[in-house]
Amino acid sequence: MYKPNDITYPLISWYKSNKRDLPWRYAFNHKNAPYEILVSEFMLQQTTVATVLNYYDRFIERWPTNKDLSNATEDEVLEIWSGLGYYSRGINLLKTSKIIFHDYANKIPKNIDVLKTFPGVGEYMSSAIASIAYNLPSKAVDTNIQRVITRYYQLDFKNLARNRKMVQDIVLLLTSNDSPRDLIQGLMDLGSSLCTPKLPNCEKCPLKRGCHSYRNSKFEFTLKKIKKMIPQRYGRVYLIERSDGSYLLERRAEKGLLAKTYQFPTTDWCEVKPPSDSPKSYQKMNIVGKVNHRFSHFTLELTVIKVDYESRDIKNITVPQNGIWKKPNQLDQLGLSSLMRKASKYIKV
DNA sequence: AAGGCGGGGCC
DNA sequence: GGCCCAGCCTT
Repeated sequence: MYKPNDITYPLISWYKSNKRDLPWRYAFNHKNAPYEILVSEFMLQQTTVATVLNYYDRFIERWPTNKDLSNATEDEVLEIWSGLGYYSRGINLLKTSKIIFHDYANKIPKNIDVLKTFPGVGEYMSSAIASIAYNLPSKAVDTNIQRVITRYYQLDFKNLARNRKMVQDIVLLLTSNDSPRDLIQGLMDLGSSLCTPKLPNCEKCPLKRGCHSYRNSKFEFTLKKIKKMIPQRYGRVYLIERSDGSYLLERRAEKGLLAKTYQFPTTDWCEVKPPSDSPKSYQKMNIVGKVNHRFSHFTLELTVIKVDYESRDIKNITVPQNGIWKKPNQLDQLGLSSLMRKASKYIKV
């Protein structure tokens, strides 16, 4: 039915001369490569390569091997992860590293079913590690590959789950024939550079000769998502300063949004706008600015309030029990979210 | 099957 | 503004 070689030869030929020069690709035969692939895959979940490049080198420099990472703490990992988002990925990467060190003799497993048992490693990542780190056949299908293959064979994509299974079958067939590592990464590079969601550059595509969509001049495949209303929420964040110039921070809850990251104390974030000026207690407080931030499922506006810890105003605020005090120049050593980094900008005011 | 879970870059 | 990105997990 499918003729894999129509894809394999032109794709790999194109890949060899057009592949992106990425730090986790420098030498796949290097002994430490599987660890570096593991780190890169965790970082790359729902995150662009350009963004990951700002974090990957610092991570590897801090923990060059899986053994090094397995000895790290969650706070240390969050410090490096700060700003990257989806912080549970960092927590899960650390957990996975410890499991590999203790239960798998510090070797990244090759078996896909074993890989999938690790926290934060799912259907895609387990296959991607097998193919990219160990050059094994797999059905590694990310959104890039799903789009490329769907367009190439002009597959039905009304049902995205079913479409994904079809693409997985094809990718398994492709990688079983030849060069799993180059094939997977070639398809991804093609999807990110030429076979893009909007305005694909078909004229430069090495696969245009066999591409059904190109032949039929149809490129409409995009992951259609039902657009839903994103609620707006409001709250206040308190920059509480002690007389020695340090500020109060606390750790967020173990689960949920921004879990385990550090923050300046805040109110709850509600869809009801806080009565901006009416309460007397609030009126006395020192409003130094506003922070706007967009999460995937709501937007947030925080009013930034500066408070002297020794003043009477502190009585109007719920002060966290196990907070920590940090000087402004120590904030970089803390796992702050981008939201809280925005709030911290008002410290200098 | 659907929604929570970050953040930045693009148009 | 909306869309997208080397997804995973819980319910």
